[in-house]
Amino acid sequence: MITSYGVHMPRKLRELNLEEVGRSLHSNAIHLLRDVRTEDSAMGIGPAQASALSVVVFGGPLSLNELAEAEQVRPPTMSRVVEALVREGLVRREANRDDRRSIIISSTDKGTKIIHEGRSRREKRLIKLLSQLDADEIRCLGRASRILSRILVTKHS
Amino acid sequence: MITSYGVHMPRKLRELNLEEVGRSLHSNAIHLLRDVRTEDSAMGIGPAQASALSVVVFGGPLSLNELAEAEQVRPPTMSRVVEALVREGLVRREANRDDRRSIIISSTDKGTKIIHEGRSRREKRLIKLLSQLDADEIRCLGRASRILSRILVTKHS
DNA sequence: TTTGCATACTTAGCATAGCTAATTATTAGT
DNA sequence: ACTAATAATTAGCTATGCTAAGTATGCAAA
Repeated sequence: MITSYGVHMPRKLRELNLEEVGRSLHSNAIHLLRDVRTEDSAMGIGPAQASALSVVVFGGPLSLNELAEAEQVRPPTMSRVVEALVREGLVRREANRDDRRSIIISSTDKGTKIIHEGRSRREKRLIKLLSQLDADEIRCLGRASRILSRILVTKHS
Repeated sequence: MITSYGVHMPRKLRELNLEEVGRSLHSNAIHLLRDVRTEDSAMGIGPAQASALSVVVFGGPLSLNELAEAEQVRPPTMSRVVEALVREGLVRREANRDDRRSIIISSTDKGTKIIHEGRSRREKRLIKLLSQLDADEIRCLGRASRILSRILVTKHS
């Protein structure tokens, strides 16, 4: 269905299309991630660890509470995830000299490498899909991406 | 960064932009779902159950193996998820008369209602974000969505 | 200063959700 | 009628989510 968004279009039709675009974007986001996620097994760590490590790598050193908030999980959950990452040598957990209740979590070289390689595998898979498209379609996706970036508040990567 | 995709552009620059668009789409998909997922607690079921139930609702009655494959999990995992959904009265598990090893999983009215309401809450949240945009930007997202739908193989919803 | 409350993290214990291996029931092939 | 293949389940492990409670530190008011 192709519909014009001219300024004289009744409000109701505009809203119907907002809904259609929202539904479609939502569905596409689900399918896109479902597809690229198939590459993640090569990282050798679970999804929660991979996602948390990604925040540490791209969001710089941060405290446990900050990391838990970024990942939308409770501190005890993140405490255990970080413990596993430390055990595997993927992050460092150091004392914060300004506030000794707090910890500073930073990525090791090994952790950074794993995340960059994992991210690269996901993106390669996506790029392979995109390479079927012509230049105009890529340009459209590029502009759409910039629009989405503007309205999606991003706390990392 | 705004770049032309003219037919005479060197191959290397084209590829650089494919990468940039891929990276950006990937990041936006992550942030979009991270945002809308905050509505899911209102459904009162866990993420695996919600996702599986969604496939049953939108993908029609299907067998356990089909459901497991659609959700990218192993049959034993899905067997337990379905058991929970049956216990909560959200799906039915019936014998397949043509092959009595197999089962037919279908949604109950209650399950269908929960999923439609949950989907609606997610989409309302997304539409609220989109409503900041002007008509041209919405049109761009609409076209981008249709392009993505074409290249993302969808097994449900 | 010290008393007491707030904050940051961890520990303990529970539920859900992922896996492999092994079991049961049924179907299909020789 | 055997035997192999297929569909689902059961058993048991790990990972990841939660709340409640514990420990250590910081901060503020008496």
